[in-house]
Amino acid sequence: MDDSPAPAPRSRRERPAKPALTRAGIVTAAVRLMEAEGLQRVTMRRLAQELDTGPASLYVYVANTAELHAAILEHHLGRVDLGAAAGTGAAEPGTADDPGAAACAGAAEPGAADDPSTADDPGRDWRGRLAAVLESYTTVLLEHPALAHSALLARPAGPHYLALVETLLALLEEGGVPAGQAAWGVDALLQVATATAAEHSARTGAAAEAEHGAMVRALREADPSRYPKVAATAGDLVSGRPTERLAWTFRMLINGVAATPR
Amino acid sequence: MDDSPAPAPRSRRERPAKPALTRAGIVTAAVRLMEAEGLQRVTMRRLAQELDTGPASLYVYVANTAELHAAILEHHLGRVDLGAAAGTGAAEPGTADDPGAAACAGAAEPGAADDPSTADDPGRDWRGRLAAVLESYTTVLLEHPALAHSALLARPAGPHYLALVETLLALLEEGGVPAGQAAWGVDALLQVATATAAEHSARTGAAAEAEHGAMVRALREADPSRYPKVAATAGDLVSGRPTERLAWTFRMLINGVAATPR
DNA sequence: ACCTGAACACCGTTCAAGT
DNA sequence: ACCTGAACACCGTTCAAGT
Repeated sequence: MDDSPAPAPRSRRERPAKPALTRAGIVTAAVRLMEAEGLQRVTMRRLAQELDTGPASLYVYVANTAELHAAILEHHLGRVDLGAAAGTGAAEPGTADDPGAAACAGAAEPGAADDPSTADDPGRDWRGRLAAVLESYTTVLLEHPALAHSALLARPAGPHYLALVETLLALLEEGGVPAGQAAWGVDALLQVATATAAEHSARTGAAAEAEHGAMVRALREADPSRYPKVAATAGDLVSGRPTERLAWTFRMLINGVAATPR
Repeated sequence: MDDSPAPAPRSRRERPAKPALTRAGIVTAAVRLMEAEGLQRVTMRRLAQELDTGPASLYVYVANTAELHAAILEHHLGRVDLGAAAGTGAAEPGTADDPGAAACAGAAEPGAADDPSTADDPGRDWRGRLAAVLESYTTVLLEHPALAHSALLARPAGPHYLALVETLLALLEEGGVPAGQAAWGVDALLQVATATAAEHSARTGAAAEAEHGAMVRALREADPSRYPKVAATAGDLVSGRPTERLAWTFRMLINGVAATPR
């Protein structure tokens, strides 16, 4: 055992010395690979190639592809702005990695004060702060919609996920929502946020754009004699900027959770 | 053109005479294949094999795999019980294809009348009937959770989908919900129902069972000093029979939609 | 005892070449 | 003009065999 020759007697190689395989190292490499080439390229084979080994070796540390993707998601969950729960935070100015990210969530043009949840003072009431956390979560997922897609299937259970749930529960408690419905409500809130982001994973590429256009047309041109209400409402069904719709949806969910006893 | 020799001069073959390839024929074969082997087997290659041709031939009629899956979903949407919207319907006794299906949605044991949305008289108020339609939709998707998964990415735009949207809009209008929020609400209602069913697509197989167990354990055993509310609420977070949780979620959404103006 | 090469059994999609 | 064989460029996962 201890008389084996040094862990790896290689010294001349192009790669900066292959590090020992560990679960953490695999996940780090996976995160980096995703950042570089997208989740669709984070396959067991491609990742193994990146780590200078064969795919079979990864199965010693990762059970399957779904678990690998869940680990990547848990990593990204660390970027959710939980500070928004206290009315501070907003964008943690220290991280200049991705300056566009935070702006994407709630930043309507100033003056559009018809939306209290993302208005000038987001820290005012618990509802606004709850919406802000959910918007941050959605923003993180929207940077990698394919990841949101996996999140619907294999929910993470790591510390970042627990911290997010903890924060949401605290805000609902602050709002006086009974614990029973708060617990079920957190599930629904995260599900809608996740599903919304996941829906965007297919909305990339020209083909998807065309398909989406076809759906909008199907609604707008619905036969008014067979689908009168669809025809009458078509404008509303597809109306609104995505951030507006999402803000309304979060407000709607919060209202529902607060008002629906078990 | 019309002097070409009969469309297909083959006569001796094992197969009952290969029918001409059409989009409708392809979708029908896809539905049948899915019923027999599951959506994961409905690939362009496997389907082509079933139709006694090469995969390239399918691309004449179907743009890609996503569109094929959307077509299968639209087909199944024909089984959603829209009669529940009028307080009739419940299970269309003529179709004996899948007797367990209808029972799965709302059928708690009789006597559990604490849930008005699935109680003895589901046709009483518009909320109950709206929940009944959503439960029927969810039931259809739960028969093929993988299909629900595709539905999140490529929403169908066929007549069955339009009829479903039409029914939901009509019920919200009956409930006096303003058209604007009804339109956005229908989106959210279908999204939650779809996502709920989709979540079950990974919940099959022993590995997924173990993974789910790991998440439940992570919640129950969450460090009370770092995640006090998670630890205190863990029981509620994972409690409840799925149908109970879903019924509550639909009630919650309906309350939210009705109470949240745009 | 630990790790992995090589294989098994597949994929989606394209396009040059055939009928 | 229409259709498709064959190829391109990949997959996840397993397990016998090596070190």
